[in-house]
Amino acid sequence: MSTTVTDPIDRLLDAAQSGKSLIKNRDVLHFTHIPDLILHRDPEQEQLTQSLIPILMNSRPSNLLVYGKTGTGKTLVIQKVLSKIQKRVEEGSFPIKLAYTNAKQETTLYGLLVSFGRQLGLSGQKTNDEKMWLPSTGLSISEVFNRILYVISKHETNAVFVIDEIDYLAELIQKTGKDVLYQITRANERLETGSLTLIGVSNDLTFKERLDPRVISSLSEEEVVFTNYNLNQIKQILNARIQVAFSEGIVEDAALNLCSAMASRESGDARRAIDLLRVAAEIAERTQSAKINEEHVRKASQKIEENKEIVALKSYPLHEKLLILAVMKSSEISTGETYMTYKALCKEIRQKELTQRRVTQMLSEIEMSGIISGRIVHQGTHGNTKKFKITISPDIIKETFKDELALQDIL
DNA sequence: ATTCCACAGGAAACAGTGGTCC
DNA sequence: GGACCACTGTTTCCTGTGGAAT
Repeated sequence: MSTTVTDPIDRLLDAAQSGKSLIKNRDVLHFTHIPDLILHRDPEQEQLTQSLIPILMNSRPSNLLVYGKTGTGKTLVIQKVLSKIQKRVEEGSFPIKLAYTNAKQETTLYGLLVSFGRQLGLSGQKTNDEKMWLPSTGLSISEVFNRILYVISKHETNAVFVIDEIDYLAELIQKTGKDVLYQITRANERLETGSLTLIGVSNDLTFKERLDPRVISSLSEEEVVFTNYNLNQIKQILNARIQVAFSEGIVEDAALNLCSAMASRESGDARRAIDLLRVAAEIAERTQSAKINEEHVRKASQKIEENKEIVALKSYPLHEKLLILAVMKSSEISTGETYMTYKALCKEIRQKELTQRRVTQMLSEIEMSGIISGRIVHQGTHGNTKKFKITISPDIIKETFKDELALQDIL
């Protein structure tokens, strides 16, 4: 007896299992995979290779800065170039070690150095050689740095530190006054064997202004700038991925054009274009469509936005969530009023309220994420205040917060 | 011209946590 | 076991802002 499968989940599972899925190769639909599919970056690859060639000759290459907005392929190109160089270096003789970290994700100087140390082989557990041990906390920054130099020297490594979003590190340094970048750029003076090269990657062309002039001089020995992709280039990049990811004729021209247009409008971001295409393909697949059309792309764009909002909302601590709920209660609400409402909400759920200073700070942070918007209003004798309003649908907020136990009484 | 209000937001201090070092 | 380190989240204190009211 044959049964007709009507359940959409079963349909999707069956299609995937029988190999009839719309998407042939999912990996290609993630920007950070497949560095060979990075197009239009030959001059930058050449420039980067040129600066790093001294490694092959066993001498210290220049430190360098790489600029370019999100989705211009900076990181992929660095990975590609370094892995090619790595292959050329005879194994074991004088190895290259690439250590990558993102300064935005590593929110502390200590964390950033530990991340490098671990990639170079420093252990998280106690070892016989005490200097090869790098605990995740407890040491002074300078001791962590000493141990990193020790491991480089001991293994005679050519270490290449890639610091993505290095502008965040510059901020940290400014805040703490501990100039790790200066130490890194001058490390070679302390190393008798092995070397340390720094590649700083940044989206912000002006971040250098915040650095110590001594660091600028050694860090800007070479600079590589990745320009934004234009509409045509994005189209070609998408096309290259489409050919690998789908069977022929699956993506309609109009959909491709819209994807490229949307991404190039947002500062030539190829990552965004590929994300858009992936989500559109998933939507098309879910709706049992045989092709990917403009409508799928539009829906994908909307979905990506909504997902961003939900992730941001979920990540907030309780008091930020209370503030969002306080702002949500009126169409436009001043800082003072928000604080009063927030205090009332705290009382309702029996939480100790924070000070107004802290609340102002939190409101600015939430505003930065785009979930609320604020405008300064000058009220003369009644002083200046900031009026906040919510920028996303209250339904999304309620839906996202409904699982939070502490908030259930006030929703 | 001066005063006033309701904040914004910088700086410094503090409490607490989780670790190492000697 | 006490000194020390890094870090986060917070409080306290303070100065600056700008248009209406006086």
